[in-house]
Amino acid sequence: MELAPPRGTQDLLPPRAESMLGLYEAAHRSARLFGFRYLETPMFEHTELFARAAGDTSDVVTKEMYTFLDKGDRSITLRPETTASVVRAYLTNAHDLPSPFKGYYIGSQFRHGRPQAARLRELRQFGVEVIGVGTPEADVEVIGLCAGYLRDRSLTTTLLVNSIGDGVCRPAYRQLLIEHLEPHRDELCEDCQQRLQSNPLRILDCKVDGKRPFVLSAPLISDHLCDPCREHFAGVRSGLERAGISYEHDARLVRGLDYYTRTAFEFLSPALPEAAATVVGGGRYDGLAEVLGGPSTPGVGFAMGLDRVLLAMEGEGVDIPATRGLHCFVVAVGEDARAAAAAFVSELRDAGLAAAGALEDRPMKAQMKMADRAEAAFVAIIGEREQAEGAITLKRMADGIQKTVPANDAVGWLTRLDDWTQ
RNA sequence: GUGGCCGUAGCUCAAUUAGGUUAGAGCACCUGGUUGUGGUCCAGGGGGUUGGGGGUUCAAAUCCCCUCGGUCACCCCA
Repeated sequence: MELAPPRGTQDLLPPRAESMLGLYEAAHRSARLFGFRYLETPMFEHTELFARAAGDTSDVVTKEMYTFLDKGDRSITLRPETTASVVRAYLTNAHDLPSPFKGYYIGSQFRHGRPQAARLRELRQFGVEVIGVGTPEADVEVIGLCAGYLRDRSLTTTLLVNSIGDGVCRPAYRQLLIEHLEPHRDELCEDCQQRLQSNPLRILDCKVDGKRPFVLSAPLISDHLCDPCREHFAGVRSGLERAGISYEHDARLVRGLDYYTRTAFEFLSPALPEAAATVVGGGRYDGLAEVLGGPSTPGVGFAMGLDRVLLAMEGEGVDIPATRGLHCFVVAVGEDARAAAAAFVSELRDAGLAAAGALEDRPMKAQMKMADRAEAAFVAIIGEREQAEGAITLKRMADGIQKTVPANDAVGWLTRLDDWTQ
């Protein structure tokens, strides 16, 4: 029996799992602060949903999807991202949802790539989507939520922003770019020769060819936006500036997925490996609803990689909020005290205090160690002496001070911490 | 998915250079020293098919092949 988890997955255990839980809780708070509503979509969908959304040529479709046939011979895919699902769900429930709709989700995504540090096959994402408004304000709101979340985690990030045009100006720009690069086709790397057909915009940020003179001199999309796109981008930039969100305009920032239009942005962390430095990717996808067969509906959102956020926090040495340990660990000295100890544990829990005991007969020293490991603030000791006089001994672990109090008031002592020194 | 490097105890590593007795250490874990006191100290203990399979050899952790896993770069993305 293989005990290691499948390739590209990992077990999250305490205390790291609790750090992740903290990220989830903060995500809920941030999203609600901005008026986003929580939603869930299926962890798997018909393969066609992702195939249509991402376009057949994209890597995520051609080699990164977890696709299988279910018992009814339907082609099913574990979600590699959630935006397509949210838009699908929006389109099928549009009558019952407010417009615009602001939703957020937290959950696992699955991509069958070759695993590396900070790139797993199961990855946890926090994402938000604003569906039904196409204004720059919507973009700024989404970016602002994201920037605030990262700032509150004490993370240093760089925000890159670009506009990649829309169905009007991008095809024309794309043609212009191809004409510029075509004469140099033979000088391009193998990958870029492919990209010349499939996704020429990618050549601009290719690791091999990106610095070649004829690539550097290539026309940039930001100089070839149509009027509405230019106006939109200007609105996003001035909105970010008004909101005090610093960013860089990266004219070479592009998107792998076809449905993205206009605004594209990324948050990068210097604490992550360079090949996996993107903590957040997002942008506008005004073309997606139509691709899925619905009416034209604008949308904008982001997806944040929470595993990467946690790694970046660890890498930066950021203080990750400490986990809350037990309020009180109850130590039973001797077999005879176990029933009384169990009763006191219940009493504490009824009073709303996190409490636990050993669940078996162990030496007192071992029980004290358990209390330490459980990060208990207090230990309650119940043994022969205490039982003889109807008392319980309480010990504050931080300073070792202890006190024997009447058993019927022990819970009171633990809830009125001010009384401790009296 | 393509290529490079690497897999020894739960973790970090030693023994691999040039095959040679029973594969060691620190940390962690358990027990005891203190028959009623954690985080310090001391002593003891448990824990390994050397990732797995095959091959070469009198003999393999060590050499060869395959496979699985990790890691780095690429592809791509969070």
